Amino acid sequence: MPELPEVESIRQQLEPWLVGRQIISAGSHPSAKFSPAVETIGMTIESVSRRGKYLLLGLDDGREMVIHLGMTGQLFPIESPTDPYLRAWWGMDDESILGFRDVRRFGRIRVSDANHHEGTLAILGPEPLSEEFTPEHLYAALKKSNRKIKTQLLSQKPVAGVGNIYADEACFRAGIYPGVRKATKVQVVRLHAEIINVLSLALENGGTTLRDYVNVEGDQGRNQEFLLCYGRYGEPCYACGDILKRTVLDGRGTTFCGNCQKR
DNA sequence: ACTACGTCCTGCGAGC
DNA sequence: TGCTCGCAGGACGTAG
Repeated sequence: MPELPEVESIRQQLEPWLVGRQIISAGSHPSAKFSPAVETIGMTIESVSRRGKYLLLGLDDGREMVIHLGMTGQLFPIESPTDPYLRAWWGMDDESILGFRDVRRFGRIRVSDANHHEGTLAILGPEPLSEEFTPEHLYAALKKSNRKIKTQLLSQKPVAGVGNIYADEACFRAGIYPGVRKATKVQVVRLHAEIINVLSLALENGGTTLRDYVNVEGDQGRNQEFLLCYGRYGEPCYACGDILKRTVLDGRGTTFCGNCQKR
């Protein structure tokens, strides 16, 4: 599932290709999740940026195309729009074609006025790798809600871009049971640092590929080799040797160490 | 206002 | 071998 490191890796590769390109044709899957793709025909792409897990293509009419990759979304150049899992495509003025492939169709595309977003994008927390994301901010944000701490991270409100993989990784490394509803200031300081650590590491490693993730070049990430917790249930904890456990929190599979992450 | 849960999707792997 | 069934989960809609 593409989270911040994966989306940022894609953004970095899309930027030099797409900035300055004019979209001269486009097509989409009939679902309303993808059909806004065609609203960009005729527009020139002025920027390729990112907020959390959202890719933002700035258009020359003041609007932005917002792309969320969902679970299985992929963006890469294609020769022709023939792939059965292709959900949208854009033909550029240099005859290149950008394809959006998404097997499970959890992704979505919107076109809206820049700086006038809706849904989760409108209430997104700070970028975790910016100066705005401080321990004090995280502590204050988490204190506002009584939901489980992992559920809060996945809500994108305390901080943007953290999904299931990096939420499990950060909680494990911070020694916090992801189902707790209240964390001490000391715990939140550790959690803040580990969120930054796991995302930075994943970014350096070109993202995590468990199944579907590939970047624009078609390459898989390498960060799966560095995961300490996510998906390792049944295997021994690297810190204490106990067997990692699996549970479900608010519908999300969660791996944790019952010894290192006390409730 | 807040929290919890169902829904969307499809491929894959386990089990019979 | 071939089938069924449960699982994976980000964001959003709905219910309480």
